[in-house]
Amino acid sequence: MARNPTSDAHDRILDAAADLFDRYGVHAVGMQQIIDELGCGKQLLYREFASKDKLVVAYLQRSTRDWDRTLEDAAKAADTPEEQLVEVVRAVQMMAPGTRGCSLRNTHAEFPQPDHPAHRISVDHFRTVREQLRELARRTPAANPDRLGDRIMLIIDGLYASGSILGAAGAAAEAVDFARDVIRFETSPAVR
Amino acid sequence: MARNPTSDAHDRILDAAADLFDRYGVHAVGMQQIIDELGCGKQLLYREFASKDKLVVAYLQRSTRDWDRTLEDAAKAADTPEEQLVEVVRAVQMMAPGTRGCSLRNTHAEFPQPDHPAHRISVDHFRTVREQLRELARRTPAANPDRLGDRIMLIIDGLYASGSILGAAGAAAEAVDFARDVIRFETSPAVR
DNA sequence: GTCTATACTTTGATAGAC
DNA sequence: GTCTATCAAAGTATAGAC
Repeated sequence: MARNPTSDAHDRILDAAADLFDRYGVHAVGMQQIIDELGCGKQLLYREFASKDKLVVAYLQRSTRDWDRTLEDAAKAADTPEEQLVEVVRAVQMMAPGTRGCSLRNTHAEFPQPDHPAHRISVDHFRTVREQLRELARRTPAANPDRLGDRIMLIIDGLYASGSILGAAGAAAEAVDFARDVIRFETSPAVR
Repeated sequence: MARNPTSDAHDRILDAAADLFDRYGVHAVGMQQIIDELGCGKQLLYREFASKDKLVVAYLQRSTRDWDRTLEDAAKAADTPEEQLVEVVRAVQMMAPGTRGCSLRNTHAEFPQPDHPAHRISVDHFRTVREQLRELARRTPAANPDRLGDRIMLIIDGLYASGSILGAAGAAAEAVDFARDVIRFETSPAVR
């Protein structure tokens, strides 16, 4: 199984870059730092990613794929759409605290220029997430599924924010219970 | 009332810097840009703020004061602690969409180093906010006031995040109603 | 004397050449 | 993988206007 060192260079670079970006932020990490971490040459990096912007874009695109994966896993982990929504929140609660939070949101904050590719990717991502959550909510018996989806999105956004700053002991600790209560409320006969 | 031009230089600089920081982010704004915006000299700026870090710190401290002001105004705008909590959410919902969101959170994302003064200020701020909201919630008849405070905090954090990225039409649009439902739920006899 | 304006130094980054 | 061109930004120093 002779692996081709060239073919996985792309992923190896992205792994190292993503790790550094997640830990220190995009601006704080230089291309040289990524090269040092990898022990590769500059030529290789710039052949795989022609510029730092391209690298950042690839990093964010991978983050969106990771999110989609999270969503799929949550869907598999439960049978009812209600429990699937809870699973999404649980997944975020598991990974958010102790980290720097959501890569897409942090990078969004680091690149405020609306025309910057990193900015656009994150905006597109959050529009998609909103639609995904509403779509999931539409499969529940909620009277107002769009509202339920939006409320879960607020919880998730707050969870990333609170969890990354205050850690696991912060306001995010009980987010899953919160989500469960919200779903119960929105699908209760009183509201319907 | 002969005003001393020197004495308000500090505030004028801070005004201009805060505006630029809010719009473009701290990293993206250079000291020269602030000087150009103000039409002042470098000497003056560096006499009032010995370094960019000092300026950023002053900017964040002012943001925390603005938040305290928001909280006080919300307290005055309603009689019951329940409605005061709603007013806090309403205040955030009024200002968050269309802006870049919360200065403290954005700057937190821009300075991931735990020992950076900007990082510490924002962490302290969010710890304080959490306590303030819990304190407010304790004056309601909620069975679990800390939980109510934390849930309101999640909504506010999510509101800043969602509102700044997706705008007023995003998931944040109905945050006030959400907060109201949560407060009603947490103070309802069924939960108590 | 206080502020503006500009020139300079240093640092650290991207990017490319070899 | 080292070396270098280029550029932008933080500070510093200094010269000059009111």
